Amino acid sequence: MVTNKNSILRLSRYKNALYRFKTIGFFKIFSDYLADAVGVTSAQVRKDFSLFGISGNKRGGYQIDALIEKLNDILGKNELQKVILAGAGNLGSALIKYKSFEKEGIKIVAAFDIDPAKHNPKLPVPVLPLEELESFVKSHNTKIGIICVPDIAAQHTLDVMIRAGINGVLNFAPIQLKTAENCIVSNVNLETELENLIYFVNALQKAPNVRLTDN
Amino acid sequence: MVTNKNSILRLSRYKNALYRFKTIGFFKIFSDYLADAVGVTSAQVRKDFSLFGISGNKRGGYQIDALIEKLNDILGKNELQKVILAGAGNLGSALIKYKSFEKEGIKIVAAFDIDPAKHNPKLPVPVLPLEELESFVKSHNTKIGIICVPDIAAQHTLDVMIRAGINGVLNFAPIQLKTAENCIVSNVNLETELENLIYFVNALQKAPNVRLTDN
DNA sequence: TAGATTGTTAATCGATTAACAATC
DNA sequence: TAGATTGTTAATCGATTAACAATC
Repeated sequence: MVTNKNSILRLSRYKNALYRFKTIGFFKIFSDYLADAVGVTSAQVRKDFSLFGISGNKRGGYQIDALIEKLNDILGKNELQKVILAGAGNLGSALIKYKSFEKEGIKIVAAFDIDPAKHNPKLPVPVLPLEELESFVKSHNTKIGIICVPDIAAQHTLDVMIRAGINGVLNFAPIQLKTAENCIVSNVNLETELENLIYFVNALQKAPNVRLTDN
Repeated sequence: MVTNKNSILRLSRYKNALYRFKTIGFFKIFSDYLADAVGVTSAQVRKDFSLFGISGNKRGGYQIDALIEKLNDILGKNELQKVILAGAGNLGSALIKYKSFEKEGIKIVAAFDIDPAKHNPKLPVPVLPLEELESFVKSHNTKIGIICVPDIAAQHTLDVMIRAGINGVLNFAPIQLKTAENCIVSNVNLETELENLIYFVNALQKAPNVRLTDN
């Protein structure tokens, strides 16, 4: 199987764009239009599709419904994805309440924190002691975790998750974590994203001929 | 000037790692160690540095303090960065309260929303009507904006920001926005990140020999 | 049929890495 | 000095794009 992180990211974007096309009444779509909507070339779209064995009609483009179905299947969106979260601080709490996850079939089923003041098992998404993470994950058979704890606690939190049997982690702490064979760590860092943006804005103003490649 | 998005992202990571090395008492560092801390090769570190004219000592490695100073300078972190935000929903509100920005010299100075119920000019970070965005940006001379509005409102919000003179936008809406010459849009999409992670976890379990390239 | 679009191959482009001369 | 590390060049690797034959 081909594993190119970028191509999977693009599949998600295609899917989102297709829903929008559907909303405005389209049934079929050409690689050209989809490419435009997502900001890539049409060759890229066709290449991505062929990578995953998705095919269209030589002259009629792609059926939107069938395409969405296929993409959702590839992306594992045809079943509800249960996720746990560690670190019920500012960002963590926001993610718990974040509506768009639900819409995408992703549900945060429990949060964990070391601070007893934050514990509350009665909330819709219960906030529990970190010590209970392992037993929760085992009894609820969850595979995905989100880390929203401070820098310094991130590695320990990951270790706890790995021991519990988590196989994929979205890490918001700005630190490179050491993971295990059977656990993938994906990093999101908002400060870094902003830093990055600021750099390019400054660069653009100093040298207006500078061009960017990706988003 | 060289503009490789990845290399700038790595500069941020190097900087973060260097602060940690400093905390534990290091004064000098070799490209090797730094590479390990960030999860890249030492050649990558040296290459990145040489791209930005950063040099070390042929046998003594790099002075941490001088290196941090240089990186901060490149990343524009030696002055406070003022940022505005549109969309004071769940995620927007969390970002407003997000402590790590402040720590990184990034300050959200005002938020804008179309919902009058959310308006409150007296908060530490005032929430104002979207119509006031333009005059605010002009009088406060801000260049960076964050978009946390729903999908459907994102393009209009960007247009308002561009008209106001914003040059860089961090967009959380899962949609490809059409921007102008003088405004860079950088996308962060949490649903997509999770989708992606879920895909790779599933792929890993189906075919345990699958390997990932980047984080 | 003629025209347009897919699917795929080959060419291009860019980023990462290996390797090593320079040198502290 | 001998040994180790930088800085840079050239080689490699991988991803994107151009181009076009197949075909609806």
